[in-house]
Amino acid sequence: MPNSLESIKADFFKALGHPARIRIVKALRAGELSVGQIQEELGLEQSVVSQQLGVLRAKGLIDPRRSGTSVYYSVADDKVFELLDIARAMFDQQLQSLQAIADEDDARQDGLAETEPA
Amino acid sequence: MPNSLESIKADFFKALGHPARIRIVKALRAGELSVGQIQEELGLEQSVVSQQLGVLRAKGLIDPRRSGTSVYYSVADDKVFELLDIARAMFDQQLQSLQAIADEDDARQDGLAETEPA
DNA sequence: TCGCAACATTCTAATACTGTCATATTACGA
DNA sequence: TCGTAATATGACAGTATTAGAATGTTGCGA
Repeated sequence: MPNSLESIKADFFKALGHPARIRIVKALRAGELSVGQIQEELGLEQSVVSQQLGVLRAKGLIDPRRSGTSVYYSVADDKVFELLDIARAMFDQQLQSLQAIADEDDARQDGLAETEPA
Repeated sequence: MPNSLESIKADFFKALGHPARIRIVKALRAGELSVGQIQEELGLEQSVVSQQLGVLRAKGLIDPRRSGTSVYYSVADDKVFELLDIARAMFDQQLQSLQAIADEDDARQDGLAETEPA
């Protein structure tokens, strides 16, 4: 029963299922950042940043690199950015669909007929 | 400050953050299915399937189509399959990395000297 | 209208996640 | 070695998710 694979995938997506973690990954798109830099850039508490980094790290989405007393994080696989991009595109399309429905309603109210390709 | 956009994205990923929901989406890849068909195919309780479908539906990932007493679900946007594919690819790559580390360890144990505690 | 089939919703107990606060670890320089 | 900066971890209360059981709702045929 490859139940485990779905669980792993689910954990993967769950790792991205938090606004702060999305923002962290987004910030890392420009390159690696130290914990302090992330904290400053996102305006979050130190423990919160460290905890969320811990979640992303545990799921293997980011890798730490120690340098002196600082720890620099970078995404382990650039594919994670594709995930964000696709999610964004899906969101946009969803908005468009809602807009289409609204327009359709408007058109109907205005007395027009039907016009609906893709 | 588009904090809300990250929240929406996070909700999006959170919707995929459960093994049962991953399996449902996966099953819908072949085409629309009724609740009963999903239930049978995944071997889950009726209320569980309905609940998880409710989550996916609330997040706009799937659309219902009523026909008689049955409700057929289909994914709202095929891009969701890309998400699954990318997650799969990331998982594979992660395995590969772990394998590489294991091999490296093996090589070191096989005699290639290095600093080692006792 | 009755009764059933197909889904949806509600309730509850267990579990998981979150932010806040406090404390611990690590690396470095004096 | 001591002190401090940079991170990590632990404990806690509040909230959210989950599965399972029970109950509601809807559509259709007799």
